[in-house]
Amino acid sequence: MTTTTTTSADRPGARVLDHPDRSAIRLEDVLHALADPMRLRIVRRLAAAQGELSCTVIELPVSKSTCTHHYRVLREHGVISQIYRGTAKMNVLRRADLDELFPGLIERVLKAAELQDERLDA
Amino acid sequence: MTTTTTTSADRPGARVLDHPDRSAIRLEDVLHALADPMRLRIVRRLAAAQGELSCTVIELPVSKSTCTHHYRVLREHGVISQIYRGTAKMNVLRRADLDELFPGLIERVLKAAELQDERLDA
DNA sequence: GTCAAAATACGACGTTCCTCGTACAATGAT
DNA sequence: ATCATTGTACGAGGAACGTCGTATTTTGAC
Repeated sequence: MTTTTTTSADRPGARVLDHPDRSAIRLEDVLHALADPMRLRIVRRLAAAQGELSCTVIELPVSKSTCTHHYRVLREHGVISQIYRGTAKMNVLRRADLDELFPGLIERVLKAAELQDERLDA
Repeated sequence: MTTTTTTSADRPGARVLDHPDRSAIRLEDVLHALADPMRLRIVRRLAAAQGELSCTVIELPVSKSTCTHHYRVLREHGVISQIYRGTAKMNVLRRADLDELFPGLIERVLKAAELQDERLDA
């Protein structure tokens, strides 16, 4: 197998993840990213944490592969940024970028989600 | 044919359209509805009009059937309300309901769309 | 009654989406 | 080295989505 070869090869910049530039973030994509219940949940947790959170600490009722998928959608659409920290992968909401592009949007979405929670299960 | 029969049959309440109650409107559905370029365009036009607009006056680069589809999605997800006015169908943004459920959300989305337009094609 | 305008219904097509399981890779600790 | 932890890759299945064209319905005007 090429197993060990691959492992040592990517030492210098090891495991880099692609993030869209701020200028490449599109409103439709952000809305789409936020429109999924699992992803909205992730974003809410990240917003509440006001910092980085690993994938594992955000518990979701879906499989590991599905989690990976949702985090990737969020990252590729510019909603979060991800970096590897040891064996874990940390996630951060791209709050500054989003606020600059779409002032107040994230804040309103988060508030709306809260209000809906109160309205429905409270 | 049963043509004439059908026609005369529905005179009293003729052609009623189903709209979700305000309490049935879900954030995820609204975000999903707004995430499509055609639908976002419709919503922006309706917001700018501050009143009702027929389907025809909002020009979209898609077929008639596709238009019908998008208007239906917006209506079924609680974003717009529709009524028949003669041979036309009028559309109105459900601004009051949306503002009550999700304060400031629509406003921020509209503003975000504007800013993005300036940023991209200006 | 006929006609044109506006919109729907229906079926279809290809794409994207959300989900999963299994196998694999990368890292840090032992 | 071995191992446990964490996340990825790679299909794959099934549902939902966006689009279309054609036939049809509804309505108002002639």
